[in-house]
Amino acid sequence: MGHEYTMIKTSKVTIKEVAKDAGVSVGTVSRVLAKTAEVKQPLRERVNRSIIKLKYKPNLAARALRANHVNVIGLMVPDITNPYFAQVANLLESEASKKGYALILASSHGDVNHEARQFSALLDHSPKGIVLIPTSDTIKMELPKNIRISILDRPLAEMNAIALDQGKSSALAADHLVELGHRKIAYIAGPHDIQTSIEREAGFSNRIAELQSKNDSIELTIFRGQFDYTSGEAIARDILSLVQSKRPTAIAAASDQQAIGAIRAATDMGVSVPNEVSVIGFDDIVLAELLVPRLTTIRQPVYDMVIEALDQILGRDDSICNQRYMGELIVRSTTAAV
Amino acid sequence: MGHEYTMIKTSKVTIKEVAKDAGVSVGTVSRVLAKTAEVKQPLRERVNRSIIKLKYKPNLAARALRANHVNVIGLMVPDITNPYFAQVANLLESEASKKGYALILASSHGDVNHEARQFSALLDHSPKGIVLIPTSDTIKMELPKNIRISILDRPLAEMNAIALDQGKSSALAADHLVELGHRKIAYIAGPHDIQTSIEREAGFSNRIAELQSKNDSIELTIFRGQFDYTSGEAIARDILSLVQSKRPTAIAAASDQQAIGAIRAATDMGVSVPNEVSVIGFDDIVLAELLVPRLTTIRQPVYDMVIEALDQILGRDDSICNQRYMGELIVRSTTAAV
DNA sequence: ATGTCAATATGAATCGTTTCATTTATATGA
DNA sequence: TCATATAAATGAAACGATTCATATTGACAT
Repeated sequence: MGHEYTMIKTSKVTIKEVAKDAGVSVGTVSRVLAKTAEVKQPLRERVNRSIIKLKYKPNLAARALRANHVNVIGLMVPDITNPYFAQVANLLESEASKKGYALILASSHGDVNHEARQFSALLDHSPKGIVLIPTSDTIKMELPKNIRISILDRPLAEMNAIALDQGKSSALAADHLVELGHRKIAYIAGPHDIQTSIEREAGFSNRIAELQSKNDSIELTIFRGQFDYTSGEAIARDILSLVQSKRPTAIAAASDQQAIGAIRAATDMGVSVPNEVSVIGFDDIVLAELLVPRLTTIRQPVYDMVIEALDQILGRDDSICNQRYMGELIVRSTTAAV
Repeated sequence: MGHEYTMIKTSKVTIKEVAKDAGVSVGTVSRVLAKTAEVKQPLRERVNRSIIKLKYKPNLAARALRANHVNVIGLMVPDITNPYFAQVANLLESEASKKGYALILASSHGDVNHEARQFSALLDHSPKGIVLIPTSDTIKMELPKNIRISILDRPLAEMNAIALDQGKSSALAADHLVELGHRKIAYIAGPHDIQTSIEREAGFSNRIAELQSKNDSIELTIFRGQFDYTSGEAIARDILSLVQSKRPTAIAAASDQQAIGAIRAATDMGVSVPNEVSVIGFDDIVLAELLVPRLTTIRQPVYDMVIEALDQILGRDDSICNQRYMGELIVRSTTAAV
């Protein structure tokens, strides 16, 4: 198994040498490089030949110094090991690289102070823009106005923001469970200080309230935790240890990770999913389809949202735009009729 | 819920203004900034006061132009949604940021040509170094010698490389299954063109061969696929559709994702894990502990490996170093005695 | 008081681009 | 054919930091 790599000497070819080789001025070479500017055909070709011949590659630092920004986009996530954020990173990296932008990844690790520091460090790199998934609604950092920011997944007013219509999307889960005949329902909410989380919870409980007006036997209990696996597991454990008569027949979670934790707990306690308790998640992370059993959930149109974020950052129109998307119910195997 | 952010005007404070404010030369300010150089106490303080007063922040692009490199580390992974690579990214980002380095994330999406292009783009950003998890053993790109490269998870000779002793670690899985009494064993291997994959397979089958010399009733069948979920699922489906008498009682996989896919398949086919078939994975991704049932696997010391990679890039010693680590057997609930 | 040496501070050159004010070449119309 | 308008190419300044050769200062010995 031979390794096919070659060592190269550090090519230190500058625009000046290209200019000399082609017998033109540096300005002309620069204008050939910036495809938009006018250079006549013969000269342009001569320059291009020299560029290829000398293997010239522009120095991004010099360019950045002049232009005041680099072809780089920043992405700040609370935690890259969260499959939902990893998926965002994956799509963003892929789409950005198609357009010639690199991605700087920063993680707030769920800490607002660390987030502020990381954000400031990100800014120092003069990126073209930053896609920010805030760790909570209280943002501690100062937002620059020369660098475009697109807030993902957390609707902040007066900013470029992209998020689900959390309320309506969450209502889909409520509808689904009630249609299946569930009348005792538990909801595992996310943290109180995140708007997204509040909206999901409100959307769910409001829809249940509507349905109650037609069918007053529906009971809803709300529990609150973090968005992660362990929180879902702990809460589900509480829920399922209620006596049979009071125990809910369905659990809706504000995230797939909570739902996965809940299934984990149910299985440990000998409660069968979906026979004895139905579980529905939120996000549709890749894993949802690979679980045993496969997870019923609400899918976010992540691809569309990432494309929109990129557009808010790279597009020429810098008007503020607050987009809302609609979730989609994906029925799999963790929900069933009572 | 008030949003606590403030808009700031683009502070365009340069070293020159700091110098003027403090009444010193730009050179002096620069030397105050570079903590190492000698500037006498009173002056140094005066400069520092001005820096704080004017909120001066150095321009990284200008610095990069002079110094020929940026405080940035590149990371190239085959796929960031793979939980193992996400964990590497998470740790690397975290450790690098402690040392003042940002992380540029690039993904090869499993394509060697794309990998080469992305690598070259990474190089253009003049990072201090690059941590590379190659998508296969045949590297198509030219490796620079002025930028340090640390190859993770794929041992390439004559390069800084960090990897598990795949063979010995894999043998742990073989030992475990045989100790549990399994005599008909299937192995789901990874792709043929990755050294890592070959070594894991060889380590497993060699250990089985050793054990056969004492106990000739052990049978091993090897199947080959990709490292991902779906490949594991498809192969497991083949394995488990064998007639009862020929069907293996244990499946060892070359990755946790394959193992998860295999459990998925078993469950779909009504084969109980671990009662009717044991499954063991490799990597110990975060998810392994959250699955139902929890996955028995071989853990990689990812943290140690990431620290070592950073050291190979940032450390002062630029001798080539080819480190091997040992995996650890983590027994959970997907393996049981026959 | 003067010369010497070391310790500090200075300022100009430099890194590799882009861009803008000029100059030079080309085409158009009278 | 010449003046004029337009297009194309040039060259130097600028971006903001670092660094090195030079200048300044102060202390000490003569």
